[in-house]
Amino acid sequence: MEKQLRRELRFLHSGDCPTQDSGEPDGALDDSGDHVKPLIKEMDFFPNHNQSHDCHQGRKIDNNNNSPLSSLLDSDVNIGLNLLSSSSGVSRIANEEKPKAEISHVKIALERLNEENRRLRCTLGQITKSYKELQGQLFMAVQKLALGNKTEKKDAVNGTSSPIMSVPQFMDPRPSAALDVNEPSASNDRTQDLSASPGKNMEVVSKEGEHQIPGKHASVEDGSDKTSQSWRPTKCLKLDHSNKEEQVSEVPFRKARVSIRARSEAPLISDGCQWRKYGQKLAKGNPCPRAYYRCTMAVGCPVRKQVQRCAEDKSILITTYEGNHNHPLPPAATALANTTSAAAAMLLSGSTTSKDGLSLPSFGYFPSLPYASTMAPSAAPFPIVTLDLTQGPNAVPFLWPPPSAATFPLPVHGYPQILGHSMLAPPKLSAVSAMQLWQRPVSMVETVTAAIASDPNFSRALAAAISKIIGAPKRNNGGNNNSSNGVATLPGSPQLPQSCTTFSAN
DNA sequence: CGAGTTTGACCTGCGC
DNA sequence: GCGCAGGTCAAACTCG
Ligand SMILES: [Zn+2]
Repeated sequence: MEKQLRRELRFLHSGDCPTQDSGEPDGALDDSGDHVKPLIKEMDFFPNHNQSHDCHQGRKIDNNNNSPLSSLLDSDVNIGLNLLSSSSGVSRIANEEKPKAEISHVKIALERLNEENRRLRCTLGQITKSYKELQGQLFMAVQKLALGNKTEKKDAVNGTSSPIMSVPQFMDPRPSAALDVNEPSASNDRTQDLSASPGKNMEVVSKEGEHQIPGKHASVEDGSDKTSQSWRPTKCLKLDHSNKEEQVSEVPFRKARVSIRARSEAPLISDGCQWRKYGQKLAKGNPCPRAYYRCTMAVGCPVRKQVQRCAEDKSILITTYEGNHNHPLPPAATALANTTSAAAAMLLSGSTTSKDGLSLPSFGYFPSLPYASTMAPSAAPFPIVTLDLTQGPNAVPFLWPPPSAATFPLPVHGYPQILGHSMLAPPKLSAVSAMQLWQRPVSMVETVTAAIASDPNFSRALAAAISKIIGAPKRNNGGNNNSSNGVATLPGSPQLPQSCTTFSAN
């Protein structure tokens, strides 16, 4: 609890200036410095953590070398170091040759410089912080626009068609509070759709969240988020047999998942959330057990994830997320969630549901994505969007995902420069264009479709965004490997690249 | 002592 | 109806 609070605080101040004084026992939280544990227990989706620390030590950060901010930081730090070293030399000389008054003079000047250094860092941190806040607001506004536009269009085209699955519904990176703000159009739309069917639906029409059937889990989410409800134990689902049609249309919505495949020796990926393991199972056809986690960042958060190693390549970690958080997410987690949501949007934005299950026009919509395939309801009752981060730009993707999932082959290290500051000088399809695509309030469906169809590099841009998050395996900071302590090592220095992720992916 | 993990039991859906 | 597999529960256990 206390630890969590500390993480949270640290996270919240991630944009602030790192405490300059080296006396702070920060090593407890980020021991990335001296002792690197041989065993990586958790893969870090947010390599930025190290940046702050590296900044502390004046080390260069390759990814950010081109960034004005980071270069500022770097020079900042370096200046400090130079001053320190030179000043010490000066003082040594002064000890021998100059009067002590001059020494104190130099020291005062040095202190002044340090003070200024500190102040600049603070300023930079604050700027970054507000920048990120603005970014978040922009993102929400954009998504709201896109959502509204999409539902509107679908309404016009389909009339009384079954509910459209939207990304924020099936995996929303935002807290449900934020979702509520943006949701009305979607939920209203949904309600209208359902209301259009015969009156027997009235009972279940009211709201999707009101599938809170009294049962084992009902109490957990009572009073908490309702719109964020995205997964429901099948037992609860089963209780509602009053309307089969409705149930069918609900299934894909509830069960939609986003799966991330990434190479990692670590048993966990750090995605900014805290997870508690609640089960482990040996899945058939895979010698590696599958672990089940649920989000513990807030009481009753319905988000779960499954972690499993790939049977073919055990260095590949498959993390499958399911559900919506009902609490504020750290930007770190939001970045990942946003990115996955973006991929999900690509797949799902054109999807419709039928009584046979979900049918995804993937082939038609994603001609350039050989791994986007039609959902086979018999194979999996829910759509799975797979972000494959294991493949290099030229790698031949192996036949991993079953034909029931859509895969976006994403290179992890394809564009390390994007990791840094893709928005400034991106190669090929830039994150900027990706961002513009997402920002365009026209039709997200068409935008995304067009982008993918016309430029296969779109997925690379997405990959770049994610790879920014994934980055290098995290240095484990001690025992606690159960909860993802990515937050604990969040950067104390600006996180522009991370913010870019959020931006470009949505 | 509390929080998190482990692990066997249990529940449910689905195919035969 | 039966068996299998995925998913979840919860008591026991571990750890800090
Ligand atoms: Zn959560």
